[in-house]
This record gives sequence, C-alpha cells and structure tokens, in this order.
Amino acid sequence: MSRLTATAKVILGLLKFGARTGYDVKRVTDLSTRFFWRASYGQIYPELRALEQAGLVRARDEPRGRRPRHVYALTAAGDRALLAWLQEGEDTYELRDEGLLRLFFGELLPPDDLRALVRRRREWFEASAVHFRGIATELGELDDPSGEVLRYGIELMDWNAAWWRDLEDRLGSAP
Amino acid sequence: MSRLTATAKVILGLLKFGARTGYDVKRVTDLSTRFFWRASYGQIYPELRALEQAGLVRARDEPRGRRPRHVYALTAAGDRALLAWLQEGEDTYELRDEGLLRLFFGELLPPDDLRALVRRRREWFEASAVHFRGIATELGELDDPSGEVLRYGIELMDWNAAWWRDLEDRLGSAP
DNA sequence: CCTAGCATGTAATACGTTACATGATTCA
DNA sequence: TGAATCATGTAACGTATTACATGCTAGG
Repeated sequence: MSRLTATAKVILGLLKFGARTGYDVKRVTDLSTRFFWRASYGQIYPELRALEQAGLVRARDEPRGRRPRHVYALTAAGDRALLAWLQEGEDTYELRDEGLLRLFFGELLPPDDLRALVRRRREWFEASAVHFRGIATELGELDDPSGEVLRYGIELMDWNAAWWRDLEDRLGSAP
Repeated sequence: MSRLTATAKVILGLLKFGARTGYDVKRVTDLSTRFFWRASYGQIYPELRALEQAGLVRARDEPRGRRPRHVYALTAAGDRALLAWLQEGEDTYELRDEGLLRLFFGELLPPDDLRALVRRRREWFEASAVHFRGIATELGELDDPSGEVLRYGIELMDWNAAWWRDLEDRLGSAP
C-alpha cells in the first residue's frame, strides 16, 4: 500500500469519527480542520473512489428518496492504514503568509503604508480569534484531543494578533 | 496586467532588493522567506520568463566565462507592479500542520503513542527555534522590516514549542 | 410554496515539488 | 585535482481550487 495523500488522511480519520458521505467530510473539515488542513470537493470525491479501489473504505448506496447518496465506512485495512499513519512518519509544517511577505519588503513602502499594512494584519488576526471563539462557544467545552486543536487555533490567532499589535506600537512611535 | 502569481511576488521583491539571477532568488528565499513563502526552480525559471514576456523584468546575458548567466532587473512597469501589490489586496494566511491533524485524531491512539507524538512535535519546534536563532546570529542585528520577519520566525517557533510542551505536561500527569 | 441544506460530481486551470540532466568556475 | 558552489533548465507527477452543473428533500 503506497502512502496516503493529504486528503486521504483527513477522510479516513473523519470516517472513523462518524462522517459518512463526501458532503459530510467537507462540512466537518470546514468547521474543524479548515485552518490547518483543507479539503475541497475536487479532492474529496475522487479520493473516496481511490480509497475504495485501494480497499481502505467500502461504499454502500443509501439514497434518500430518489436523491443518490453514498455512505462510506472504513474497512479493516483502512483502519490499519489510519492507525499506522497516526503512529509513524514525519510531521509536515507549512505556512503561507502574504502579510509576512509584504512586511519582508516593507522597506520599499512609505511609512504610512507600512503602518496601514501592519494594522490590517493585526485586525485580521483579531477577527480570526473572535471567529474561533465563536466556534468554541458553539461546540461547548471539549475535553478531548480535538478540543486541544481548537484551543490551538484560538491561541495561535491571539498570539498573532499580539505580535502584529506589538509591531504596530513600535512603528507608531517611530519618527 | 493580470494579478501576480505567488512566485512572481517574491521574485519581484528580491530583484528589487538586489538579487540578480534565478539561482540567486532561490538561494535568498531558502535563507529568508522559506518558512512562510517557498519557491522552487520549477517555478522560478519559468516565472522569470513569464515576467519578461509581461514586461515586468528585463534580462541581460552576462556569462561568467563560458557558463551562461541571465541577469534580471525590474523594469519601470515591474517596479509599479511590485509597489501596487505591496499596497493593496487581501493577505492570504494558510497553514498545513500534520502534527495538528494527528492530534485532532488523537483519541484513536493509545495514550503512550499520543504522548510520543506530542513530544516529537515539541522537539521539532524546539529544533526549529534553534535553527532560526542560528540564522539570526549569522545575519546579525537587522533593524529593518526583514529583521522583524526573522524575529517572527523565532518567536513563532518558540510559541509552538511552548504550546506543545504545555500539552505534554498536561498529558503526562493524566491517568 | 419556497428556501436552506443535502448530495454528487467534473472540467479547466493553476500551483508546486522532485528528480533528473548538464556543466563551468572557484578556492583550498 | 577535487569539492563546493554557481547556474540553468525541463518533464513527470502530484496537489488543489474554482466554477460549473444538477437536482432532491425537509422544514417552516
């Protein structure tokens, strides 16, 4: 069995956690892993078929009325693949932050424009923190590992907001 | 003029900052923007030609001996495009963190394996922080915006290391 | 009855990495 | 003379988004 794709990893995990359809997987990722692990329909549906082909999931037709509906579940092999992935291998960490790139070239900007850019970034992270807190309120207190991940999201946004605010303060007092 | 690609943005900025060849761009990104804005040869060389076609950069042949060498510089239009990008538009922020995804599914793991995963992650961020501090030492004190970005890298790795360490401590004392 | 949500899927396009291929020059 | 660095480039593959296309069902 070759290595799992990025989308396969989140699909297998979510199926184990109770997701049943491709639509389900999309909805749950959008509410939970979105900020550190995205998945689009263009990946999910083809990947579900590939996983079925590989014998890691099994599909059953469970239409709702005359609307077609494919319900997926892990096979024993899928279960093993999920556990194996969770236990081994390198963790990737990738960031793409356009605000940082703009800041990197900040010397090219008039000071007022640089300050505006820093302010926008600080505001964006503040708004994100509020957004994550809203999700936390909706979901209530989660005492399991997935709750830790949500806490990570909140705290990361807070940390970023604080970092950009600190820079903003220092730029504001500059000549 | 259509919008700049991700690679175009870092190329234009670095050419303005003194980079001259595609090789140069690669080397500088690897030492500076790498952790939040990567670029590979497979993107850089084709993009340089596209930018030339679009009139944003101009190329001159400046071979070293009999080794071919293409030196690039911004045109007036390239200069304007760079400044325009720096001043306007949404900032993207994207994260891919496999450690978080594993943690998200952490309920599926035996407690010892979960602890091992958290420990690995904490160690990885600690090593990254050391790596960034090494770069900072090498470059000396930078008082300009690009120095702020390096500081961001160091502090982000520190923050991550502290977050995972805190989780590790709490898991360690669990039953 | 109408709207929001459930549900599936593809095509076009773009983004991006990795591995390979090649070879000159510089410095120890 | 040998290793490190400078330097260019492509092909194959893999990853991912966006926009489009379709239509049913549940609940107010």
